[in-house]
Amino acid sequence: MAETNSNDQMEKIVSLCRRRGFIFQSSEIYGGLNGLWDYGPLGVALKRNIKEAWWRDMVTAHNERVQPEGAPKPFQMTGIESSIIMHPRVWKTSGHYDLFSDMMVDCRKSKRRYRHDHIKGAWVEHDGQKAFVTCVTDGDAKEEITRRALQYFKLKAKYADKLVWHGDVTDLTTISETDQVLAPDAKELGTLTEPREFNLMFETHIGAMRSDDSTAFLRPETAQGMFVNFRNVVDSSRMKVPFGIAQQGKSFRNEITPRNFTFRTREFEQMEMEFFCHPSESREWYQFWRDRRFNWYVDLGINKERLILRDHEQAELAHYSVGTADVEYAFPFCEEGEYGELEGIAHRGDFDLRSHMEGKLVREGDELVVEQGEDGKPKYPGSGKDLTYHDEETKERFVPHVIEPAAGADRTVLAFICDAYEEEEITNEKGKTETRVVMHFHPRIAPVKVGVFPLLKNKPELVAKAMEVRALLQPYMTVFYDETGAIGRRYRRQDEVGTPFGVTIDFDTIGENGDATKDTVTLRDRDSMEQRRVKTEDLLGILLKEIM
RNA sequence: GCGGGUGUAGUUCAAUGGUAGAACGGAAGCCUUCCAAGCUUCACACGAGGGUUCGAUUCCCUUCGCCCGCUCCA
Repeated sequence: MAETNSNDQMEKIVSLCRRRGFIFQSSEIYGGLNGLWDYGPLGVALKRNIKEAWWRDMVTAHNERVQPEGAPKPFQMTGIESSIIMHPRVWKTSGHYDLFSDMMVDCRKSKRRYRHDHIKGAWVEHDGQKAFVTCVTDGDAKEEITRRALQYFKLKAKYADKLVWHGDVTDLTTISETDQVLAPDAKELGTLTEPREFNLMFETHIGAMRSDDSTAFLRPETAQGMFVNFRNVVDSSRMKVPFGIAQQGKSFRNEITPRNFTFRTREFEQMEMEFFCHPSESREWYQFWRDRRFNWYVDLGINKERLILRDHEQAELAHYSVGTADVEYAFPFCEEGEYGELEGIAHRGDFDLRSHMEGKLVREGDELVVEQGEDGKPKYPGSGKDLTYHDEETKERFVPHVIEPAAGADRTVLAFICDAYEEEEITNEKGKTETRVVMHFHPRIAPVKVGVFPLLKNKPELVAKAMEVRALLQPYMTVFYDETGAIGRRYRRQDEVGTPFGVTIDFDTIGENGDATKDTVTLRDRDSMEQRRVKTEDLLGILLKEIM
C-alpha cells in the first residue's frame, strides 16, 4: 500500500519494525553487525506464518490424486530438512566453489573492481616507456589494448605502428609488476591493488583441529540438499516422477555489500522446492510453477500493482538454464520502475543431478560436459552414484529435469511488511484529521489474530468475561489481551502491528442491557474499522474461517 | 571494498568544553460505557574504544552502525 518510492517510506517502516518488535539489528548492544538481523516477538510470528503458508501450499495441503488447475497432471510432493554443512565436494561439483571464490583487484583511481582473471593485457612500449596495458573485453583484446595504449601514450590512431609490443596478450594473473600496470579504466600506471580473495561462501572447519583438509562451508543455498537426497527420497518414500521436494532453511553468503534492511543479508532463509519431471514435460511444468508461485503472493494479499513476473532474457540465463522467471516486488527502496527479486523460478534441466553423478559441468557449445582438470580427469568428480530414474510404467530410464522455485523467506517477509504498511488519514469525531498507521496483513500471516479487550478495566465483571473469551480463543490462535488505556488507543496499537480483529467485551455482553444482547461481543475489523455484534458462541467459528 | 554524509531516550527533535531538555511513545495509579481524552507519578539516551584537557556528549584519532553513490549480486 506504499504510495511513494522513497527513502522516507523505508525509514518509517524500519522504525516501526524496531519500535514494535518485528526486526532488530543483530548484536545491537555491541554496535550491530552489518547484514545480519534478528526477528523480534512479532517478527518471528510473522515469519513463521509466512513459512507455514508456503509449506502448507507446497507440501501439507497437497493432494497427489488431484490435478491442480494449470498442472499438466497430478503429482506428488514431500519435504526434507538437510544439514547446513554439507560435504565440501557438494560445492565443488555444483560449481559454487569456483564461482563463489574469486581473486579481485580494485582500481584506486577509478574505484572499479575487477575479477583478477578477467583482466587481459599486453606489454607495450613507446618512446622508452613501457606499460602493461589492460582491458576487460569479450571482443578483440588486442584491438582494445591498442586503443588504450594509444590513448595512454597520447598518440593518434594512425601511429599504431609506433607501438612496440613485447609478447602476446596474456592474463593479468601472470604479471607481478603491479606498478607498471595500466588498469582497464585508469589514466595512469599502478592504480590496481594486489589481488585479494573474495570468498562468498562462509568457511568453517569440521572437528576441533584446524587444517586445510578440514575446511567446510556453510551452504550458500538449500537446493543441493534436495539433489543429493534425490535417491534417498525416491527409495524411502515411494515417490514417483513427477514429484517435488521442498525445504526451508538458512543459507549463508558473505555478500560484499549487504543493503536495504533485510533485503540482502549474509544469513538468510530460503524456501526452495526442486521438482523432478520427465524431460519432455519440463517446459509445461516450468510454466505451471512460474504462474502458481506468482499467484501465491497475490493470494496472500500482496498488491498486484507492485508485483511482477519477469522472464529472464536469454543472455541473463545461467549457463544450465532453459528458462528462468523472477517474482519481483517494487520495494520502497527501489527506483521508479525497478523491482527487487523475491523468488526465482528456474528450469534447470538435468544439470544438478548430472553434476552429482558425473562431476562439475561446463558448457561447451550447446552441450554440458564434465570440466576437465589439467591432468585430463574430471576437475571435480561427482559422486559416481546413479541418480537416474526408472519409470516402472514406461520401462524408461532417464535423468529427471528439474524446475526450481526458490524464494527468499526474509525478502518475502519484508515485501509483506512493506506492502501492508499504510498511513491512513482519518477524521475523528471532533473533525480533526489524524494519522492512523495500519499494517494490512492478510489474516493468515498476521502475527496476532485477535485482540481481546474489556471495555473498562475497573469493572471486574468485564475483565472476568474478557478473560473467558480469551481462554476460548487461545487454543486456536494467537490472542493479545489488553486492558490498559482507552479502548480507541488499544485498537490503534493493534492496527499498527496488523492484528486483523478486535473483540470488545462491554456491558451488553454481561447482560446489563437485556437478554437480547447478553453474551454478544463487538467484533471490530482492522481495515474498515467497522464493528458488528456477534454471539460469543459464534466467535471462534467466525474467526477461524477468516484466518485460515 | 572505495568515496561522501551521518550517529543524543523506543521514536522525532533540542542544548552544551563543567555529563543533557521536550514532544510522542512506554509503565503504574485515578478516572472513563467503543476509535491515540484528562490528571498524577515513574523509567529510559550522548554507538564503542582511545587521545587532548583539571574536566569531553561537544575537539582529535580509530572503529562500528546507518543513509547515498560506485562496485558486487545463481
